[in-house]
Amino acid sequence: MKYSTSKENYIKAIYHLQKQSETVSTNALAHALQTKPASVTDMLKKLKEQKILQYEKYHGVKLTTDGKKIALLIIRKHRLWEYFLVEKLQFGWDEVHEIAEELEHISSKKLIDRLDNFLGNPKKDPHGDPIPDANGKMPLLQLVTLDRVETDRLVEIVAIGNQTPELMELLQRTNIKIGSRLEVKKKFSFDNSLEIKLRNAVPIIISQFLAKNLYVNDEE
Amino acid sequence: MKYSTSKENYIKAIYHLQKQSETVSTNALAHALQTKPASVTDMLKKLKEQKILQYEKYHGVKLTTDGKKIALLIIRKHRLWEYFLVEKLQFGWDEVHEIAEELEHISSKKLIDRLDNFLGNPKKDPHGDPIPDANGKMPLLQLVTLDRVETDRLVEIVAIGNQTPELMELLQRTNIKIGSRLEVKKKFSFDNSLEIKLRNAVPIIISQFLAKNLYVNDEE
DNA sequence: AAATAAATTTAGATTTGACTAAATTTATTT
DNA sequence: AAATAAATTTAGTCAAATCTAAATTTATTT
Repeated sequence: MKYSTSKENYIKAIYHLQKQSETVSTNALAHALQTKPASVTDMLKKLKEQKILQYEKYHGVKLTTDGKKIALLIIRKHRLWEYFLVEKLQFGWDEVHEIAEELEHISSKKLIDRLDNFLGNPKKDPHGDPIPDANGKMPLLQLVTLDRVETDRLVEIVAIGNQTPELMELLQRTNIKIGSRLEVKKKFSFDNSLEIKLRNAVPIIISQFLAKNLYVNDEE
Repeated sequence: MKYSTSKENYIKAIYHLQKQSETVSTNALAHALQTKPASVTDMLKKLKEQKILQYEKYHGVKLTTDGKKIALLIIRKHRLWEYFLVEKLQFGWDEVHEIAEELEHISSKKLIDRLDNFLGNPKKDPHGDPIPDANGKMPLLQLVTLDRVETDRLVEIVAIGNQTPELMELLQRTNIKIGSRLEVKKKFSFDNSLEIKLRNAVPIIISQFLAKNLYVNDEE
């Protein structure tokens, strides 16, 4: 089955919002899609017809199993194209999103599977996000503590070891949370502390002890 | 300026039809675009507004200079993507057209220029058609006589040397004309005759003398 | 040069996706 | 628990691109 670009964008947006909250509100969707709540309501009715999502008036939506599968295949396309743009066409990882937003709607499955192969079946896109396989399954990325990450690699905090209030206090102060994207800029051999830089923030220095409690997804 | 996929398809179709006849009829366009004449009339009015074409009711259309430029940039995208699909993703040259029909509408100019570079600035697509450069200029392909073409290369007859009635008679019989696409399947060293195969036809054998009078576009 | 045929355009609908404004439902206060 | 606020839906429009059927223009015959 083929879906319009607009429908695909709704499906993808719902998928991403469901990671925050089990069910997604009309308003949240309208905001994510840069459209109006009334338009969202209209579209949800159509997508419900097609059994892509469960929708009860006034009570938000969630994707069905079918819907999730569709979302994952769109995300697969998006991330493979991003990988292509960065690795083969020398784009910066911060300039590929918009182009991939267009490319992700190209329909040929054969194309995307061959692209995957051509790229060497990468497991992560340039932003560090996992790339679903041809069946829509997310690969399990290996967890690594931040102190073992190479410099200048973009990684995402996916877990925090040892949830003590003391650690939480420090995370609060440094503004590090699950989902934060950051790069290790420098490693100081004197005390093994690290200079890291979060998106839109000035670089900060953290101890090796803190870094050992921060898990990121990284390969090799 | 950006145009809808539908408008781009009209522009491209008009460009191709103009190679046959200076001005293009509503019916011919409707046929090429698999749509109805009434729909074509509607669209032509809109494209005229945008100064992409000259259109006089009941008297057909032709592209303006601007329109031709747009057409050439779409064709550039189409052919570069086809080249990518065949050379990098191992598609056959006969299965890439439809996918390229979608890819040609991706808007980023930077993307297409980098793709061009990545591919080594090819001058011809897998069907032997010339690829316009970033400014929309067609490269001048070198003319070569058919007897010098390597086997299994798809080439197009672009000129006929020596227009005698005798040659014409033979061309008629063998169904070779300007625009014909063919591949040289085998060269017989005994008399230097060639086995060639035109699209949708059984292979035939032609003399070296005939081959020397058929010019095709080929590189290297 | 009138009559017929073919091509083209107009008029009026339809579909998709979006919008505004008004109405309704749910959530939050007092 | 009534009153207010916030979220959501409904109703009625709109634009893009298409369609069918009818009207008009151009081309071709006789």
